[in-house]
Amino acid sequence: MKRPEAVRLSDGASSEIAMPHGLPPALATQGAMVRTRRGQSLPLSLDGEETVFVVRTGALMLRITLPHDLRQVVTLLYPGDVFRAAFAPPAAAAHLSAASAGEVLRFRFGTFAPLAAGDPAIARYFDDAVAKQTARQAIHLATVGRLDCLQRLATFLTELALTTGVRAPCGGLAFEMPLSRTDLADYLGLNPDTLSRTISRLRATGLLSHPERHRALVRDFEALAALTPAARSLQALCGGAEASV
Amino acid sequence: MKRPEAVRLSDGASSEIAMPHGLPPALATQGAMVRTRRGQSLPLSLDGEETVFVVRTGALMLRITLPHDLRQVVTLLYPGDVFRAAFAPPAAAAHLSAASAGEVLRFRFGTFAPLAAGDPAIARYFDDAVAKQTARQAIHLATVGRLDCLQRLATFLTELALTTGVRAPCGGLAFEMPLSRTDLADYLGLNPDTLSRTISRLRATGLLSHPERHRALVRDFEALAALTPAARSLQALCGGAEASV
DNA sequence: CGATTGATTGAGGGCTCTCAATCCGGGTGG
DNA sequence: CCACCCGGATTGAGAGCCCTCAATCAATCG
Repeated sequence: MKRPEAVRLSDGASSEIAMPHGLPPALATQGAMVRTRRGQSLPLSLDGEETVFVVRTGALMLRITLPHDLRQVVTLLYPGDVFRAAFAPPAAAAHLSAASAGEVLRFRFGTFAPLAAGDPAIARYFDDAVAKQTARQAIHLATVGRLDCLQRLATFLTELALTTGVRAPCGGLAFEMPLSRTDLADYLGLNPDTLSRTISRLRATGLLSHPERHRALVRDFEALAALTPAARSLQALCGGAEASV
Repeated sequence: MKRPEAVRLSDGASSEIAMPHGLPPALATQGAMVRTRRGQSLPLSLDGEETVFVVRTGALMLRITLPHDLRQVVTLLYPGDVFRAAFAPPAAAAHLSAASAGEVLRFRFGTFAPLAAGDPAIARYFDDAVAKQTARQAIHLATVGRLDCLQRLATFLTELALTTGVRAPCGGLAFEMPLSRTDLADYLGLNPDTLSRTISRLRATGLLSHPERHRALVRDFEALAALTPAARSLQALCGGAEASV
C-alpha cells in the first residue's frame, strides 16, 4: 500500500489544491481584503461582533494561553481555510495572527451568515473547509499526543511541504517557515530547546536545510515522510486531490 | 476573577444545557433514531454515502489509529454535539463508537444538507455546535500538549463533571465514566499504566471515588478544578449558559 | 470453575524538560 | 561604517516525569 510516485504539487500558487470546490466568487467580492504582515494580529471581534476569516494566501496561527503561561498554538490556517471567532475557546486568551505575509478575507458574522444562508455554494464551501480542517486537527492531536519529538517535527514539515511546498531547482521541496522556534514548539507541544536540538539533528542528516532565514528546503520528501506515522493521512488530506478515505 | 459559587448543573437530563439554541424539532423528525449500547460501532458511511450524527443522550467517541498501532481518541461527543464523517481524517482507520448507552440521530449527508439549506435554524444549530466543539478541541489539544499527567486527568474529570455530572445526595458530583482505562489513556495521550497510577493517587487523596464500576464521584469539584489550568475555559464552554469570552 | 481480558502496581530506563551559558542576527546610535 | 545591544536560537549538563516491561490482581464470561 505504499504510494510509489512522488507527491503531486503545483509549482506556482498552491491555493487551488487547498480548496475542494474553489472559493465562491461572491465571497471574494463581499469580504474585506486584508493584507497581512508576518506577526500581524487579527482581532476576533469588530465592534463587538464576531468575525469570520477566509485565508487567500499566506498562513494564520491561532494561539491560546492558559494560566501559568501555558501557550498552545492550536492550528495553522492555510489558503482556503476558514475561521470564525467562535472557534476560539473562551477564557483562554485566544490570539489570531498572521504567520506569514498574505491576504485574508474578513467578514462580520452578521454579514457572513446571510451570505451562507442565501448561497448554497458558500455554505457548502464553508462546511467542507471546516470538515477538512477538523480532520487535520485530528491528525495534529494524534501528533502531539502520541509521537516523539522527531516524529512531531517530521509531521509538521510534511504538512508544510504538502501544503505550501514548491519544487526547488535542485530537486527538493522548498517552502516558507512561517513559525519561529518558540511558536513551532508551542504548536508541537514541545520545549523550544528540545525542538532546536531535534532540528539540528535533522539538519545534520542532510534531510533539511535552511537556504535563508524563514525558508526551508527538504532534499528527500519520501525520506522525510517515512519518519512520521501520519504521512499517509497527511498526503490524503493536504496532498493532491487524489486518494480519499 | 474567581468564580465563587458552585457550578450550575441540571440535576436531571443534561441535554438542555449542551445545546445553545435547542435542537430544531425538524431534525428530530427527519433523522433515524439510533439507540446505542456501550461500545457499539457507528458506521461512517451508509451505502457509500457520508453520515451525519446528532447526539441526543449518552456519549460518542472518535478514535483514529495510525501505523505502529498508535491510537488516539480524538474527541468525545456529548448531547447536543454533531458529527459528520468528513470530520474524520482519511487513511487513519477512523472509528466512531458509543462510549455509553444513549440515543443518536443519524442522517445521510444527502438528506441532511438539504435540510440545513432549507431551514436556517438547522444550519445555525449545526454551525454553532461545530464551533463549540472546535473550541473544546482547542482546550483538549492544549491539555494533551502542555499539561502533565495529573493535570490532564483533572481536566478530563472537570469536563465530564461539567458536561454530564449531577449532584449526588452526599454533596458531590456523580457521573458516568464512559471510557475504559485504555481509551482514556488514548484520549489523554498517556500510557494506560501511568494513567492508572495517577488515578490511584487521586483516589488516595479522597477527591475521587468509584461507587461502582463505570461511575465516578467527585467530592469537591472546586478542588478538582483547581488542579487544571483549563478549568475556567471549561466552565465557560461546558458549564451553564453564563460566562462567555 | 477455569480462562481471558483489563486494571493495578513495581522497578528500571529513556526521553524530554529545566536551567544556564553561548552564539547569532538585526536594529540602533554614535 | 562600525560598535553596541537585545531577543531569539543553539547547545550542554543534570534532573524529573513518563514509558516500558513484567508480575499480580480483579472481573467478566464461557
